[in-house]
Amino acid sequence: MAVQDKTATPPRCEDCLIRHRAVCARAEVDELQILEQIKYYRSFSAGQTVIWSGDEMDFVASVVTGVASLTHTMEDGRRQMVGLLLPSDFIGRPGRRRAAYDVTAVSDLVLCCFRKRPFEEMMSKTPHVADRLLEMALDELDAAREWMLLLGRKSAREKIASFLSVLARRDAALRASKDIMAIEVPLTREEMADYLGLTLETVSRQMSALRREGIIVTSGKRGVTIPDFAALQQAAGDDLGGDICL
Amino acid sequence: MAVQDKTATPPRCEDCLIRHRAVCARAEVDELQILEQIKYYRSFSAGQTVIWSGDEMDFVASVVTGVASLTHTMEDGRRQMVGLLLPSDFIGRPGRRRAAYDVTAVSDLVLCCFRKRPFEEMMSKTPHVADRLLEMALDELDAAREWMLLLGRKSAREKIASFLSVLARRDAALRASKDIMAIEVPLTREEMADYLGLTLETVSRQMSALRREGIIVTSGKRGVTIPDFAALQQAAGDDLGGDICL
DNA sequence: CAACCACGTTGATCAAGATCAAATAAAAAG
DNA sequence: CTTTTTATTTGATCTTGATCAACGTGGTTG
Repeated sequence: MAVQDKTATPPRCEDCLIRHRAVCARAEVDELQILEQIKYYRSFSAGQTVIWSGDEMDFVASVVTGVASLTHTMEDGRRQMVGLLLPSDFIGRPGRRRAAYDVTAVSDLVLCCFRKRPFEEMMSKTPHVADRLLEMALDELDAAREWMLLLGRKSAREKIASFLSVLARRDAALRASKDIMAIEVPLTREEMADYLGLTLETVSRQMSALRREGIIVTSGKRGVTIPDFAALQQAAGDDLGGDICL
Repeated sequence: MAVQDKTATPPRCEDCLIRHRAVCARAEVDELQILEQIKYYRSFSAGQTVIWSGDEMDFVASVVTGVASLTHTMEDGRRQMVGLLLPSDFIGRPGRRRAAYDVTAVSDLVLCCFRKRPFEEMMSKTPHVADRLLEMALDELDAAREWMLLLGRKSAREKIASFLSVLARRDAALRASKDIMAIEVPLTREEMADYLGLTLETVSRQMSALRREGIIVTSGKRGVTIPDFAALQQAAGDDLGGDICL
């Protein structure tokens, strides 16, 4: 199955789905023209590695569709996912030559890539991309720090509930219909374990426990319905809903 | 003892100790003049809270001397430190009104504060502060992600060894004399526990264990000497020395 | 269809670290 | 110099989640 790194035809930036949330969100017409010139799409199928930690990276990219993960791996095989990249999220760091993490396509994935050199030049000449990138970096930093609380202090049950809660809130933010909360978890049990600092068995057990208690309803391997969001929040251990206080 | 939030006289930016590493590192003469006008110093004694999570924040700041912590606290009292701020590190987020974490003076602390409004205006008009802030935010993000690996996957022993290793390397980077590695840990056992996602008892036990094995030598409560840095690295579980791969 | 495979669930046992409790040690206060 | 307070160490026990192992389930492939 796994199709090798095929190239798709990118749409015009104007028509792009992530135009108003990605790193290009505040780009003016002239900036957008430059981006248009240096961009190219790359597609990956689920499971493919986009880049290995330590590899030279001659591009930066935005996730257009699909989900990617950033993962740290220790020599003895222990893995910790340090980021889950959704559409509009940014990959790469201007000013850095080598990747600091493994980047993997968790689902089928389409990236909008920019050659690094011209992208950096543009950043130094016009402000809007850099501005947006700063904002996104600070958001990521907040997310990373929320995750530090989860990894350092929450129980397995709270970790699972927090994870589902984050997914559900992100989902609800996109689609205005918030009557029924039903999500598709984009990760396998093992990937959830890597994200939450658990083993896959513990993830499975806690999912079962939440199901038994009626806090979630599962359908198939990936489907999760949340009948009472407040109850899930409760189980997650954060009364504010895990939101960053703005 | 705890002196209330006294104000000290700031030196000229030119003479500032953190001039070349802080958010103002790349500021030109004209930018530095603006900063000079809107800056003021605030001092805190060890243990004082600089700002509570959720509080309105009308300033941003750089740490000039001393150590501050960023901490998440859950309603039931569980705490996770999500950042340790050393001289030149930045506090606050442009574009945000309220603090997202508790900021506490871990040692006696001097901050160089900038009123937020003029600071933000400056950022939108001249590029150098924003550029530097982006760079610093991306560095912080890397540090947060390295900490996620520590919190999610490392054993108590590895956590302690990693922490000491990070402190020692930072210290060695400043003072060129790298013959003998001796550091002063700026945190109590409880603060270390909050940083590492452990209990203070476990921190104490693992410190004792590393001492018994000769990997560290302690002097007083805070002093730690590292006779064989490679052995500490080994105990930390990262062969590369925990460095972010650039 | 049968065999296989990837993914998920569940059970039994074990170990790392948390918790509860006490004893030291060192610093601050009187 | 003694008392008080706070930080730290150490011990005994318990709990959570890891580990090892078996079994289920759905989908794909020959």
